Amino acid sequence: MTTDGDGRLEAALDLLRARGGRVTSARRAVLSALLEHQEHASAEALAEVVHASHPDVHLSTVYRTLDAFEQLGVVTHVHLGHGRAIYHLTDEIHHHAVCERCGAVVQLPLALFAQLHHRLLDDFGFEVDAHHFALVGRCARCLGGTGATGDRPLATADGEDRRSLARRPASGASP
Amino acid sequence: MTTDGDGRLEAALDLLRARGGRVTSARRAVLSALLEHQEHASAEALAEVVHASHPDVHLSTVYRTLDAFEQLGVVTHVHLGHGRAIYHLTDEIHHHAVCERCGAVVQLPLALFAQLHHRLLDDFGFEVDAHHFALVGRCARCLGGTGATGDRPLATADGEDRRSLARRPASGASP
DNA sequence: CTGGCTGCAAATTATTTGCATAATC
DNA sequence: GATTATGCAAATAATTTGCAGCCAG
Repeated sequence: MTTDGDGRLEAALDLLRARGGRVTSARRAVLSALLEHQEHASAEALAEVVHASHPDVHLSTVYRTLDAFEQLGVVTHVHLGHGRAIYHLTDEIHHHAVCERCGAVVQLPLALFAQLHHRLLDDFGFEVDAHHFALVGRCARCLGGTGATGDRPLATADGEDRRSLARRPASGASP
Repeated sequence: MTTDGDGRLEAALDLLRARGGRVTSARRAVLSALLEHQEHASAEALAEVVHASHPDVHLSTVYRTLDAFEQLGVVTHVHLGHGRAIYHLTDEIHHHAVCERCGAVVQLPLALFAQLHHRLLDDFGFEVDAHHFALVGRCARCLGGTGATGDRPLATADGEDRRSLARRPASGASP
């Protein structure tokens, strides 16, 4: 079977229309770019994809479109680092752990957070939507290679995120 | 006993000096402001405190100073929302949960995250420094009042963070 | 038609940086 | 007296917004 991307696209557009919004080629293109995009997509990255077929869709329109779909609950954005936000479809929610050394992004199933979720709710009355921000740390690879299951080629960041978390290594190190 | 703030201040300054840095009144003032500041302090908030006694310490100096101490491991910064970062001393590390409705910030002991920490390490080889980003959700108060321990006056945000997470309620609501 | 989109440019916000001068070690 | 810090202003970076025209419904 082909991906059900088309179905999801149409469903989102229908919802948009149902709420009084208008389906434009720009919006269709942005949503489509989001569906295609396997990696974590920043607004700018999406704009680039969109530009391939629709060169004059402005970046601000991409932001506005993402915002519109976010209002509809179709899209969510997450902060992986100090820089840009990344966007994905709401039905693909998961946690993110970003390696502060190499920038690799690891996707984590929500299930891992179940216990934390409960304890926060019970002990603090706080209900987390925990996916909004990424966790920061060191990935298996950067920890030294002897990590437990650390031989998979962990998801790599776009290469754009790489600098987000890395501050300058040391202050007065070089001669 | 009085707070050991003075001791901590001197210790940090000593470390700075030991690393070839210079102890200036600006740096002393910033660090001091950080020690005084009970609440979560943004660079701008710290600058304001500093300005009380040193009116011409520039905001950029505050940033540079915070950065310098961060290199020394004395200071850490955390992101509570979409906006500014907040700074605190490394020895006061804890997690933050921010209510996306009222902006309240709840401090959480690191212990809560122990299990998650282990599972991430075991299953994904990922070692979290999880405090870098806040968790987002709803505080007891905003959940409806019937929350478990939800009768304490949860820590309130500065009032500056309040807008950080709240996007516009709806798109086409107003005439 | 008509109000919701869009492109564009300009505004914001948070933070960083180049440079000449001032202060510390 | 040699560096390191500072103030200032100007540069970034990511995102937002005002406005006049365009387009879907």
